[in-house]
This record gives sequence, structure tokens and C-alpha cells, in this order.
Amino acid sequence: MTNPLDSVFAALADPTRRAILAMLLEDDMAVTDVAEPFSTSLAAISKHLGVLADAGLITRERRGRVIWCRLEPDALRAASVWMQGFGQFDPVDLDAFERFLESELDVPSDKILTEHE
Amino acid sequence: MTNPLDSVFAALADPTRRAILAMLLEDDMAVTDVAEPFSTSLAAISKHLGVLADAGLITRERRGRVIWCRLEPDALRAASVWMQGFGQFDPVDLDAFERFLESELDVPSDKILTEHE
DNA sequence: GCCATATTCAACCCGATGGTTGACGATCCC
DNA sequence: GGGATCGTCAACCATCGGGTTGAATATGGC
Repeated sequence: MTNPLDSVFAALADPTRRAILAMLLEDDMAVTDVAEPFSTSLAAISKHLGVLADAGLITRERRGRVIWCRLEPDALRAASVWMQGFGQFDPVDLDAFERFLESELDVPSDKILTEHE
Repeated sequence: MTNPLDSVFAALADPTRRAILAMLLEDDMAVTDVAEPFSTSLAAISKHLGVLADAGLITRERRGRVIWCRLEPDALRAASVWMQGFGQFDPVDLDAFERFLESELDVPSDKILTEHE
């Protein structure tokens, strides 16, 4: 009924959620740690994580008291293929990707991408 | 402070709008012709076209009575780069793209496509 | 058992979104 | 000018989305 692309694109439409995905690109994180950089409440972040999980973009696993969030990049594949069909864009360009992450967060990207600075 | 990715992804989150983009991939179209396959009102389609135009995904140009809609695939570039940064997906795979277009357009034909005639 | 920590749930507020209908402006053609 | 076609606008309605706060649940440590 509902196309999975609907929920994936809708999840990506929010800058907080894109920032969360960028953080998880580096490593799995606990919910509390995910929420830490944001000025919104923990409950709001928990909702965002629920949206991301419903879209298949992350999974959450409880270990003890802590719930760990893991990026599931495969969920982006369908959406990526869809978009590439329109533009024949260049293949993966991680430099451009980092620039976008930086422009999105208004914080240095080394907060998010620690490697290859 | 609004990131252009916000509006692009939000525009792509609606299946009607994705279908419109897919139609425009073939050729420029008049608003009335864009609306024809859908069961919703012309005003609703006009709103969708406004959302797509605000996101930069299409442009509209009046020629006489008719307003022609043109796809602007470059607006997808930033979003595509963003997504590719996550998955290192395969480069453009047009076969997969066509399959996705089919799954979007053919399957829900009883919902998207008009029922009269 | 008790308390602190980690996370979600429930109820609410408010602005955005997608849909409708009917009126309106613009344009072409006669 | 008159009439038909093209498209948007305005007002309205219902639903969704993101935010809040406070209570509830789950777990670990003492």
C-alpha cells in the first residue's frame, strides 16, 4: 500500500534526522548520546529515531539499560537508485558529501566524520 | 536556515509528486496533461507542481494559455550526493531505475490512475 | 527492596500539508 | 465582445508532524 520510498524520503526531509544519520555513520550510538548535541528534548529525539526505524534507516537494539542505534544504509538503496535515474550524477563523491554534512550542521564536520581529515 | 535538502526530500516523499517527475522525465508537459492520469482535482495537482517548483525540481513557463512544466534534474544532485555518501551504492543502474518506476506507477494504478473510462 | 539511569508513552499544542469546491484571471478563437 | 479552455487562488476541512511536559516502564547497582 504505502510505498517504502514515501517513508524513506519523508524521514530524510527533516534536518535533525539527517544529522542523526550522519552521526550514526561514524558508529553505533545510544539514544541519550544521539540526543546530546541537540537542543530538543530526549522525547523528541526518540520520536525521530522511531521515524528513522520505521523507514528502515536504522535499527535499535536494547543491551541492558541502553538502546543502541545502528545505521542501516541499505534502506537508502532504493531511494538512491530512484534519484540517480533522473540525473546520471557523478558516482560517489565523499568530498562533496562532507561539504554537505558541514553545511547542514553548522558545526565542523569533524564532529561527525573523524577520519581522513 | 532552511536547507534546500529539506524541501527536495519533502517534495520526493509524496508518490503523486514522484509520479509527476517520472512523467516529466520523458518530456515537458502542460499542467492539464500532467493532471490527466490522476484522480485528484486539477487544483491539487497544481499545488503539487508548486511544491516541486519551490524545491527547484521543475520549472514552469507559460506559453499562451498553456503552462509547460519542465524537469530540472540538477536539483536532485545535492540530495543524490548526500545519499550516496551513506551507502557507496552502485553507480547509475538504469535497469533498476526502470523497475522502480514500474513498481511505483503500475502497481498502484487502481489508486493513482483515474478510474473513468 | 530501593534508587538512579535510560527510554518510551500519552496527552496536548500548533503549524504544515493534501484534499475539496467555487470563483477568478488569462488567453485563444470566432 | 462572447464563449470556451487553462490554470491559479481563496477558503475551508481533516490529518499529520514535530515540539513540549509529565508519567510510566525497564534495567542496573547498591
